[in-house]
Amino acid sequence: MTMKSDESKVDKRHLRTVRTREKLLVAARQVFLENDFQTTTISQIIKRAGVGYGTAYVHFEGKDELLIVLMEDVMDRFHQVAEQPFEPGTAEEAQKQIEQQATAFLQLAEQEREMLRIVEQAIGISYVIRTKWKQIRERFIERISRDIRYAQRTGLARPDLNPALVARGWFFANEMYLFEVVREETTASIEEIAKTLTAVYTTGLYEHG
Amino acid sequence: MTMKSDESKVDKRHLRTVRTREKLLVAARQVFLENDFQTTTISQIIKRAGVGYGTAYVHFEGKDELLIVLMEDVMDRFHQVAEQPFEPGTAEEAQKQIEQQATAFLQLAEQEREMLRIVEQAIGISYVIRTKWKQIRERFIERISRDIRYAQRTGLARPDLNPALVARGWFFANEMYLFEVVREETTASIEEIAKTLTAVYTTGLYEHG
DNA sequence: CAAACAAATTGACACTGTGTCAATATTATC
DNA sequence: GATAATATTGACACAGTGTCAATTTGTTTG
Repeated sequence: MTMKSDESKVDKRHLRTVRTREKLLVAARQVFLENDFQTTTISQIIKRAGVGYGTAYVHFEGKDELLIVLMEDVMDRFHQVAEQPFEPGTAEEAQKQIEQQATAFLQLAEQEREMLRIVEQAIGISYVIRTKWKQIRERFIERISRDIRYAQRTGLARPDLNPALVARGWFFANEMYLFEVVREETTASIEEIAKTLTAVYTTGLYEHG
Repeated sequence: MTMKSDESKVDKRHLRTVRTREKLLVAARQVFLENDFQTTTISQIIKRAGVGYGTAYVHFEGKDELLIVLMEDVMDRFHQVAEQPFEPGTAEEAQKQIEQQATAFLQLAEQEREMLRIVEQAIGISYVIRTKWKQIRERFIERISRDIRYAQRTGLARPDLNPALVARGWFFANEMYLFEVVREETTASIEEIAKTLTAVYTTGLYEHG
């Protein structure tokens, strides 16, 4: 328990490192949220953190990595939404569960609006962050594909459609609405959006007598 | 016809201006396509065009405006696709026409891949270009909304869904696939993507007996 | 406890790119 | 040919990045 190499040795020194890192992260979050990703500079962040210029580069590779660390909490919450169970017995149950997931997804956008505003900007600018976001996306799509295959096996869903293609399309629509919610550009409520998207997705826009 | 103010007066001078502008545009296109939007610099462009540094700023506000002018042809073609007529008599006809439009949309992505690759990058980085792209998008969505309202009036489509919301979702899925095609990240053919998206959009993923 | 060592912090520096503007070159007018 | 109008130019000031030798701070050892 009192191993020298891991705890006592690094006591004060390691503590300083951790504190500096933390100061940088707190400052970065503030500066990012007060401005945007583009216009935020390392100088602003180190000034706010009260550390020297070079220090930022000791702890992080640059603006991108700073944001990636700040994104982590939000991303965890997305993963949680992605992993919700899906085992409907009927088409109605399926529709209900899908609508719930879509709602949860968009509500997350609302709750994490501030951070996601920055993330969206960063996706456009930074390769690393774009890659990070793609991971989230692929995880969702993979999960949705699985759900579709399940529904096809149990005879609920049409077997003639490529699950991966359908899953992508469905997620894309949700993702775009997610960012509309983040930008507060939507007129309709989250519930109505989720309901409408789900209705089209599950039963289609056209009448079938 | 031989009005002094518009033609003869500006003859040689105006010609020079036009030529310089053209040189810049040609050079910009080349440099953009050989690299990407981020890494392309004004210096590279003026060097290629064989003009002085300041000249670029006389003719264009910066990299963004240069690209906007280069985008125009592509955008015209998108507008043409958006304005295809839609007056189906039956649900089958509707599905066919929608699938055709989706295919045309994705084929355009394939044909204009190079330019659109740059455009996509620029959307993330430049406010002006993002705005420009939003105009295209809104034009499509407006058009799709109209088509949906038409189908609802003629009793083909479900009347309980908000046309604007449905239209956005449908376009978003198409738009995301457009950029996947541009990035050559798709495994499926354009025809299969269009067919699958349309099938879900019009009749839904789930079975209805 | 005072060297000697190790690790963290720092800011000056070299670089890259931007946008501006006074000076210069070209073309038009009288 | 002189003067006026317009187009072009590149040097300059500025803003931000990332690096690294020097410095500060903390740890160990004789």
